[in-house]
Amino acid sequence: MSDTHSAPGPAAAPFRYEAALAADIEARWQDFWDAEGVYEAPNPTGDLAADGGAGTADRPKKYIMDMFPYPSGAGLHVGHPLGYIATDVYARFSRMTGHNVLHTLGFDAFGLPAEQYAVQTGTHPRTSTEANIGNMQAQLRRLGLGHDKRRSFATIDPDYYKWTQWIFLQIFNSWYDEAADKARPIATLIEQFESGERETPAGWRPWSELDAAGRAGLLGEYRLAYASDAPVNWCPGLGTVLANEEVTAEGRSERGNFPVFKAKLRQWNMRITAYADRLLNDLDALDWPEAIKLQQRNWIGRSEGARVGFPVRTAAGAERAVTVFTTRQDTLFGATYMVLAPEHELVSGEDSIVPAAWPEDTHAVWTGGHATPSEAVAAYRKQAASKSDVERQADAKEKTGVFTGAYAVNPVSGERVPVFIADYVLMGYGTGAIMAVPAHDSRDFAFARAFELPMRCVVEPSDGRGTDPAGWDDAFASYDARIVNSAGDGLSLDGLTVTEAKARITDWLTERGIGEGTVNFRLRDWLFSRQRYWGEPFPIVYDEDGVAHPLPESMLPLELPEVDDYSPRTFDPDDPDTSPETPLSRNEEWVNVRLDLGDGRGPRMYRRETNTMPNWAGSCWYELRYLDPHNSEKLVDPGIERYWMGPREGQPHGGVDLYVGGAEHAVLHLLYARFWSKVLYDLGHVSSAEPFHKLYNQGMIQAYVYRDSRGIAVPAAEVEERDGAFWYEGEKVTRLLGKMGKSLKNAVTPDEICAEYGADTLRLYEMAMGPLDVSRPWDTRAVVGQYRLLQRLWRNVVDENTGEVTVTDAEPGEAALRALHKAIDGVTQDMAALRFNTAIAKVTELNNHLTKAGGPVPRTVAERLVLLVAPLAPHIAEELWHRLGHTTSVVHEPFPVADPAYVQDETVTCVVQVKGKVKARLEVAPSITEGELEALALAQEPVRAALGGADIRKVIVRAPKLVNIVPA
RNA sequence: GCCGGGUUGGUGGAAUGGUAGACACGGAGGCCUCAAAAGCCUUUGCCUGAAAGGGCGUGCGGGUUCGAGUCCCGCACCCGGCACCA
Repeated sequence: MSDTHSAPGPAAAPFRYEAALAADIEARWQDFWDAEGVYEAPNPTGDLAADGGAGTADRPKKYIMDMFPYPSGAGLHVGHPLGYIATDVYARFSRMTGHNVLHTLGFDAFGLPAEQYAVQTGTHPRTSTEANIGNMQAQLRRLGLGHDKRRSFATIDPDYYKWTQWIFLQIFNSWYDEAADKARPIATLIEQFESGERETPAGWRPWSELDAAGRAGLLGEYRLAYASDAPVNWCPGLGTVLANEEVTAEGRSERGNFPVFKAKLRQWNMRITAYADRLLNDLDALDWPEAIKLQQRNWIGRSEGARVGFPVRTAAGAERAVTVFTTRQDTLFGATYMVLAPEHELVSGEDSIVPAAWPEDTHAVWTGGHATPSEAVAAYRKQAASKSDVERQADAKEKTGVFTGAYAVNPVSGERVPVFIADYVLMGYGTGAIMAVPAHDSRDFAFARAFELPMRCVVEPSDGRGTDPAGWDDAFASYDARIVNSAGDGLSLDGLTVTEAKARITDWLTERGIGEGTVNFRLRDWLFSRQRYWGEPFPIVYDEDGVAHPLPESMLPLELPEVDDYSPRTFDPDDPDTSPETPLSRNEEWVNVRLDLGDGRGPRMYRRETNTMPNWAGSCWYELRYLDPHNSEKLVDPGIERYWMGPREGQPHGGVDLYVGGAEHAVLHLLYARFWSKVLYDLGHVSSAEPFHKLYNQGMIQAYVYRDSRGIAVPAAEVEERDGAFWYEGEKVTRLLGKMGKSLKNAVTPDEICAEYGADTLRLYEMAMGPLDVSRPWDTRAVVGQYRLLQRLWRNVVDENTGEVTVTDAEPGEAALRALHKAIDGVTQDMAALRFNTAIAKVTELNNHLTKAGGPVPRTVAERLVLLVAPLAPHIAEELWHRLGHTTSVVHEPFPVADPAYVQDETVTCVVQVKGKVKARLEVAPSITEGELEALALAQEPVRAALGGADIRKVIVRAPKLVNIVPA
């Protein structure tokens, strides 16, 4: 980049605010702030408390937090620190308005990218991760972020993950007590079984008859962390399972683009479903963007409906019921067939309903061309299992399935209904079985058309299409209609509205024990284990019977062992019949261990769990550890937690006062963290049932991507604009708005902007670009606008040639005072509402006013202007503050307070409209009366001209700003 | 398909139902300078006009209102999320 504006020359002013001076100022004050510890927030007690708890009792607290970064090797671009700058501005503003502000930043450092990077470069993940953290800290330090460095940590620190493991054990050792509607220690459940207060559930022998392994198995059904065989995304090419979010829409791994298969593997899960209702309900009291709340609500997916049993006989002749979940129990009379998920238990094993031969007159289309039902079912199940999710989705339009050969009985109409299996019914939702009502569900409609199944209209269409589904193009699924054709067996729903019918039939089913009203959730339990090296080891060992035992707290942290090779073992990418080999399992000495768990069993041999936790684990509770980061006895001291996070007026569940981060974590991190928070709350470890009271999503900084004729991105910095077109090396290129990043060759780093203009300019520009929550394109050319603002600010206080302070001790004039107090008033409101873009506009207006006025700026105005700027551009503010003669930091200086007497202008502009069109403008006193104003307005020449002598029908006067005259 | 959010000058954006375009970038012109840079000043929604002025204007079509970028109804397009969830 050119540096013409900083070119040295004889005329250059030595005290001009340019990059070199900005760099000097910024480095100097950053060192000063560090040395003085100005950002250190006192705790009420403990090692981070000030003398006698000073600073905590005498002022309100504010906990301001960022979603912490993942230290990638690529370094930061200017988009990354947007949120960090915003929270920093708000934190600084809050300090100046008298708050004890907790603001710090840690690092989320476990996870696949670090491991992959380490594999590629051949270095240990810890080495590369720590180097990345160092680089990122250096980049961030340049921005002047006011973090309490004593509270920072990385999730890979054993002192930190000791407590991640501890929380896992808390969750493992808990169960959800429906009666108390909260999690309780598993010991309370064992007591209930032992005392006989609680009986073992159906299918289990009594507690007293169970052996140790049996009891462990039973408790596993209750624990909030439990192992189970679940289908997972297995990627042989990477040698590891992947989270859903690590698999592309094409069913391939995001890294390496390898195929991903479903495989059943024994995995750890978290029973987040136990909290579905509370996770849903507690959203109401949170100050979060509606869009995010909605995403969580949809993700949790609560639906009210009913479970209904359809009698069926197994092939062996036993009586069973196919239980379905439906939200449309009102259409039960219209259920003309049933569908089970291909994996449903009633189509395999001893309880199978699949008969030996097709019933007489079975429709040819139903059999799929197979000679027997079991052949057809087996073939379909195999085909469904081999399909990836993506294929299943792609085929969604085409309904496939096959008849099981079995019939069930519709419990209200008494009719025999054929039972199918089809992959449009998912095993993981509801009961994995549906009653199909083709006339009133478009999926059932499509299936019924394909398989020539009967349809019965039981809700009279309100759109005039008639009651014969034969002529319909699609199902009638509207709720705004009445029930028809629904009578029999002492029950009639005819004439009722959908809502009335739902209630009526639910009662009827309940009375007869056929069904019951129920609530179903879409939310699934959280798969919590990964076959990777770079994650928290599970504090679990297995005995010779394969029973899992928790490590005692005294054995934490269980540190990651060294292994010969921490990379996953990879396989033929296209071979699904492989299984992962966990890196930790390669260290036999670590895996096979003799321990005394202190449970009275004495020292014996155990095998360690060799899975690791997912990268979400560390970020599930970090807001708690910032509070009390060095506590070796507890994850957080209860008093300290209550001080910073406890419930209070308007925040019934407690939590962080402001949490800023990207919207991409809407249903992952933010849901997981809420879940852990509630478990810890239930178990009495914290007073806050929610981690984040107020959430704010910052927008993305976008950048133009330039592509040549082959579609390849070209370096954006070298593209020229000519005649409305874009050129790179003489070739015409196309421009599109996209993400910023190395691969698109359009990354701009904070380092280069800081080098060119200084950190204060960068901070100001990022805050001035637009509202914080909106995405917008980066424009390096426009940065200079904020640079000029700081230069004018500087010149309003300091002589560029001598470095002398130029302010005058003379009293400011009326105009200066009004400009000042209007700015103070506006900036204060904007800052409090995170509207930093308009706050900067108001600062600019004041500064421009002072520039334009000429002459020395009155000291009282200059000082308050500096204070207004301090949260946004802290370095230049600190420098000017000291040059103005102060010896203490601007960081804790009180924010200026507006004097209402000067906030209003001396005169206001009143517009005079005729029929809503502006015809004249008047300068009037704010106190003018309506009568005076009306008379004045009517006397205006342009107004009289516009009226042209017409009669006046009405005059609307809104003194002192507006008069609107409506002619007859 | 369903659910959210959006659409304002050449650009980023600003506007408790009451002056549309604050503030900034970019453009044009000027001052200063031997010259340039920087800085400062003026100007900059569109059309029309020498000017004064006039007309038009917040994605499109309606509506409510004395008055609509803002509220209501319908539509188009863009962005994001979910997606056979019974």
